Amino acid sequence: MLDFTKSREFPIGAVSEHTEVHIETIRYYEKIGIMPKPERTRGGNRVYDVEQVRRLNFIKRSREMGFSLNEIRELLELVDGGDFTCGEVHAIALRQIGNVRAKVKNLRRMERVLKEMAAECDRGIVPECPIVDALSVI
Amino acid sequence: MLDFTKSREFPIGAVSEHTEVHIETIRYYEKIGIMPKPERTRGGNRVYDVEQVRRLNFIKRSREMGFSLNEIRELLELVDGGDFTCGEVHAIALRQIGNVRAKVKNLRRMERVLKEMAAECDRGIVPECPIVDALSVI
DNA sequence: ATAGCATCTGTAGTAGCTACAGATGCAAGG
DNA sequence: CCTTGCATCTGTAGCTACTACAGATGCTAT
Repeated sequence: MLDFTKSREFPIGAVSEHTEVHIETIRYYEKIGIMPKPERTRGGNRVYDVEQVRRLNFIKRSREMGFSLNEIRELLELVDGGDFTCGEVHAIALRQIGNVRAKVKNLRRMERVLKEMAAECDRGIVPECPIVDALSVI
Repeated sequence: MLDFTKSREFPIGAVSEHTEVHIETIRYYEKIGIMPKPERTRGGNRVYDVEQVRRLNFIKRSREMGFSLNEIRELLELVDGGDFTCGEVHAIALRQIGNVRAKVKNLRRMERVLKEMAAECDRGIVPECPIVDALSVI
């Protein structure tokens, strides 16, 4: 992991390990403009500072919370602008909770249907299968 | 909807309406080989029969159950071969129930974290926000 | 015959990465 | 100083599962 007492600048590989975001993904985030263009060594290698690592963490955690990159872009624009209020962010979080709930509901329904189909199955060795039939009904 | 008493052959638009699968998607399924190449009119328009509509339904329902196209391809190969057993299909359904459960678990965790973050928020008008902070921690 | 919707092929775009190829950078050991 | 060898570079193509065109035909009803 990164040791901020020893250095304040890190190559992409160290940042990748620390944040558990692939190197290619970090470069991709830079390309689509949600990560800033970092400093470079004379040779052209990227060098990241603490603030940029923090930002990458924000992106990663937000992805883990199910936000799309566009949603994250909006969040970051709010934060970058500096004129955001906690209330605005709170509203976005609430909306996301709603999205997550909807997905859970849908998955639960899928689970129920799959279970019902599986329960009707006698697991025989014959090719007739209530699951296949259920899925084929016109 | 399709009236099977009046005709046994249907153009792509009617099939699309009946199954609620977009025309482009039907052609895409044909292209990737999970739908067979249908008959054509002399002019070149696709004509589907009842069996093909049934197959498309199978694909659509399976997608709704969260199967990937590759998983559906495997299911269809099993069914096409004719030598599948209900036990095999049952096992695949069980595996899918496991997948769905895992997703639900993950989403529930996301929901919990989002709620915890949101709860710590006082919705003030200041730019300091516990949500942003929580997501940024290195 | 013609109007006008349906369908055709083929290509390019979407999200969010991932996986190369082929060329350099850079740090440590001899 | 030089070499070895891993790290990094750019750029492009691939993945899933579609969706959205453009421009050309087919088909049907009047």
